[in-house]
Amino acid sequence: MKQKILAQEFYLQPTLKVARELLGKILWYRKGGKVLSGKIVETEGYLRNDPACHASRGMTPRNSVMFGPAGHAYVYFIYGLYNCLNAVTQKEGIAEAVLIRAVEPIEGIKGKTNGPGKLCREFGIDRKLNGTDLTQGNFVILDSGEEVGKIYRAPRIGIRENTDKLWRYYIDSEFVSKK
DNA sequence: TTAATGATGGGCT
DNA sequence: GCCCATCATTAAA
Repeated sequence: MKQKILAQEFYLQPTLKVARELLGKILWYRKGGKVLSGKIVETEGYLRNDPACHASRGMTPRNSVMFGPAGHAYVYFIYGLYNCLNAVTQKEGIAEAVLIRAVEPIEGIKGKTNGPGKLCREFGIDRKLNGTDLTQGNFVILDSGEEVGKIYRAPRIGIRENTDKLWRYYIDSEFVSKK
């Protein structure tokens, strides 16, 4: 099985397409000699002009990474306890991103990763990784070359606006946070 | 079984 | 001061 780092061009595709295409890809993080990895099984798209998107009301110190180049990690802290991981899409100045909601453990993971806060806890992802380039280095997303089966779509979780949009995507896995 | 709630703190309409 | 792209625990049924 050939594994290859996803290039920046991948993240320049339409955001909702990136959200679908990230399913089955591998989140890979080398942390001090140890490798943590997992297959992405659930994502959500967040678009410019989408009221549920952090960047919809303009740039702030927190969301500025979303306005930067594609293929970088946007990590934010929420509810006083948890971090969430996004992959920034679109060129600089266009703030869109894909939230990684759940992964299936492959390597180095001890606990459950069936939720955005939980997967960040298990991977040890925090705001120090905010702005990291996901196309090179120790924290990347790999194309596994694996075929993905049926892709399901559903409303996004935990938001108040635009709840009628089916911009959450997932594949068959026991690690999907909610069906 | 499902539904409601408390924890906890940074960002900001 | 209020809101929040969550989770674990408790309460209700």
